[in-house]
Amino acid sequence: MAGARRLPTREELRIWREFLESTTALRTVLATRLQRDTGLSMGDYAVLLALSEAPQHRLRASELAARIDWERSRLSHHLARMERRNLIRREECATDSRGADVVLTPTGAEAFRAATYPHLKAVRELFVDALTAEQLAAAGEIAAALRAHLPQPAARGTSRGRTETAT
Amino acid sequence: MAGARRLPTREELRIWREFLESTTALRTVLATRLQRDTGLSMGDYAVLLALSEAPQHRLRASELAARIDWERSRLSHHLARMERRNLIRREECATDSRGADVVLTPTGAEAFRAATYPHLKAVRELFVDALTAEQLAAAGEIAAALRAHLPQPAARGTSRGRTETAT
DNA sequence: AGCATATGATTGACACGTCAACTATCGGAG
DNA sequence: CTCCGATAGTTGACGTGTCAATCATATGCT
Repeated sequence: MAGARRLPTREELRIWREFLESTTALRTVLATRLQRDTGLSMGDYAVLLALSEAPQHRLRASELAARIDWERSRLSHHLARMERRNLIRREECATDSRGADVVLTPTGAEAFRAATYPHLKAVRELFVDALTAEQLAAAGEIAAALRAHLPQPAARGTSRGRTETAT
Repeated sequence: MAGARRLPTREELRIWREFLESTTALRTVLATRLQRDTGLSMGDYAVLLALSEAPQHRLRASELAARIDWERSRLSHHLARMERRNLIRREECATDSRGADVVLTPTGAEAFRAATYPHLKAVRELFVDALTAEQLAAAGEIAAALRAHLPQPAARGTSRGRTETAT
């Protein structure tokens, strides 16, 4: 196996740094703009998007965590902050008394609705419009390749690879 | 100008999400691994790298902030934490009494030295090795295009570009 | 020299993330 | 039914980031 050794070459490292810095900067600009234009953070947006798409605007906390790929603890902290701002509400789950249902409030729904357009517009301006059609396609393939190459996050319960957000 | 309107198409949005998620996940894995293997965060690594490359292992705080592209306040907080851990030291600047020189300590130098190999190895495994040669080159071009398309962060000192900061 | 303003850096408040510890319920083996 | 391990979720501690305010020194203008 030619698997072990070898470090990145100078050029590979240059590309890595450029990649790291650009994606970081892009993310930061997008987050700042979202915050400024809508008062929401990227985290808020992710949560509100998932809830908006859910039937009844309601999801079990774990299910929500799985959909946006967050640790439960992170979600718990974030929901506490969002609940204070009245964007979501937590209710006891009918079928499992350990569980919590997360419910979108009217305030939250409206905040998300109002954020959609400016956010997507920013995505177009800062990401889509920055790239040629070929580059955009390549970006998709690169992202998929990177993700596929990541170590498995160790499956839960049933030891399958990634059960993905199931059902 | 066909400049204004239009939101991303479904496909553009799909690519954006894939891109965002993959780069986020990659960054997280890399950070976790660095922390686990060397006890350093990505921020620590960036600071130590910059200081290691500086003459005398010493930089003015502002200069350091500029090199790693951090806000001064962020740097100040981070340096406070690193100073507690004895990775760096702050000294008064000889030529400007407002200023601070940041100096690499022997502990910091050694920590960085020890972190280099594992970190670069992880970069190769998780980034370089995930991509074909063509994809790697494309990633570099995409990163450059994204960066070039970002709004200028308002020039400092010599007034080029946008003077922003009012009056 | 005298003063307005810019600059270098720090601080405090608060949002965000991770980790490990904890509580409580669920569900299956006996 | 009882007990035990897995599962759902929360919490506390602490590192990390941003913003706005603050402080002191430096500088340019008159």
